[in-house]
Amino acid sequence: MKQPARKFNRIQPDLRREHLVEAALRCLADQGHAGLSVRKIAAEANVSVGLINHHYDGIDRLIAHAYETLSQGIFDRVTGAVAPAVGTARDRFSAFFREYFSPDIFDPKLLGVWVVFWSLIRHSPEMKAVHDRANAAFCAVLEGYLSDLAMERSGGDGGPPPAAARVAAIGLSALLDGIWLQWCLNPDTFTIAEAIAIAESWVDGFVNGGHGRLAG
Amino acid sequence: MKQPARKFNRIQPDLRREHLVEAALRCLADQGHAGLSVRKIAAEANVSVGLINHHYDGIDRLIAHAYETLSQGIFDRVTGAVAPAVGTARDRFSAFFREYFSPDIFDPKLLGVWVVFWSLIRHSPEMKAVHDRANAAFCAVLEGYLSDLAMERSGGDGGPPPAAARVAAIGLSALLDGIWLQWCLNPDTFTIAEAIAIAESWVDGFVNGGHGRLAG
DNA sequence: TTTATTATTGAACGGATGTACAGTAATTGG
DNA sequence: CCAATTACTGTACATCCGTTCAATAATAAA
Repeated sequence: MKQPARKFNRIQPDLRREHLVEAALRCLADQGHAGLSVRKIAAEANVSVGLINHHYDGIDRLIAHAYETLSQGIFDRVTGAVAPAVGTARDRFSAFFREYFSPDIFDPKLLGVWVVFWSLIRHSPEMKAVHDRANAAFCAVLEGYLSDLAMERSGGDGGPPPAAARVAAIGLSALLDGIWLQWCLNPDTFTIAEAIAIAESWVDGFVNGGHGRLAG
Repeated sequence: MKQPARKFNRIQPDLRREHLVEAALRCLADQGHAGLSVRKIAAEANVSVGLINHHYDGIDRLIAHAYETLSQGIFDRVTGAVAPAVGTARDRFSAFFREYFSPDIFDPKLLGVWVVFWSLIRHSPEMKAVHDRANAAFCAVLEGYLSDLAMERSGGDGGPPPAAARVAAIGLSALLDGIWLQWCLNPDTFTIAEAIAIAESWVDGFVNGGHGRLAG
């Protein structure tokens, strides 16, 4: 027979915060906005209600921390799959898409978490700050990929002006977000293969100079 | 001096429901998820708390009705701006974009409402049904526009196969959603003019056959 | 005018929420 | 080994939530 679990399970604050963040993400994934509750998160993490207010100034702070953590994790994962100097710039896009359109990302539960975060941005400066940072970083990466692609194609002699790469990156970012959103809201309307085709096709259009209008 | 407002203000059920929907949308626009409350909506509509449960089986039904109403309104407005047989098919896209990228649509408050709706889809079959219907209708319209465009360009002799139009419509729909989402979450990263350029550029790419990969 | 119907009110109820706080125990430093 | 620190528990409190329901009043029907 096992002895009763210890009531006071003391661990390092950093580790505890990590556990709380994971519990919060699980609650949001399972229950959406209804999972955004001190009591539910505490139960999920097997701790008492009061502990959250000991480690965070309030539940809003915990949620912001969870947003930051998840956001960073996805960024690292997706960009980490693209080796910087291997293959052509065009190949790097395919590698990027292969990671982006994976079951871990294209998961209705993940979007469920994200949508709750989005709903909090407009009324929480803290959440907005996390979003702005993550979004800027993501667009910057895409802009780098696109610049490489333009350079590679033109051989360095007068590729598209830098302004085009910035707007193009915003366009691609929006396209990827939109595909992710629509597929997760209803996975039955199109397949992942079709989603990849849409993204690859957009890059083809960029390579073929079809986006010249963006230079203006 | 004005006499005190009558306590019992009786109106037709249809009109009352309309008022309740409008009040609900105002609450969501102003307070996000926090505005999703019987008491706040009732106060906004200047009625008692109990009235909502008299006209709807529960607040979820009211929200679903609000989703349906807003969704239909936007659809009518955006598609209504495109006269069917005037100008070229390419011109029709520009007319469509002019309406879509208008301040009434590109309004952070409107996205704030929408994001709450999205967050409810996964746990409410009713909300999901509204979304699926609206989304299918929107994609069908875009597919029609794209078919016209392909027809116009090829003169009717062997334009892109129908399958391409379907996937292309999904891609354009995702692009428009993504631009809307990103701009509303942070209107400072790019301008509406740039947003229009991105959309127009996508259509240019479609016209120039840059999306051949989508034929599957 | 009388009756039936129903839109509307507002109080009541049980339950869930976030935060505050006094008490408890595990760790750390001397 | 003792003291100080702090991670942790669990109750208490005030507030909000959605729904129910008897009472009320405005309209429609007869």
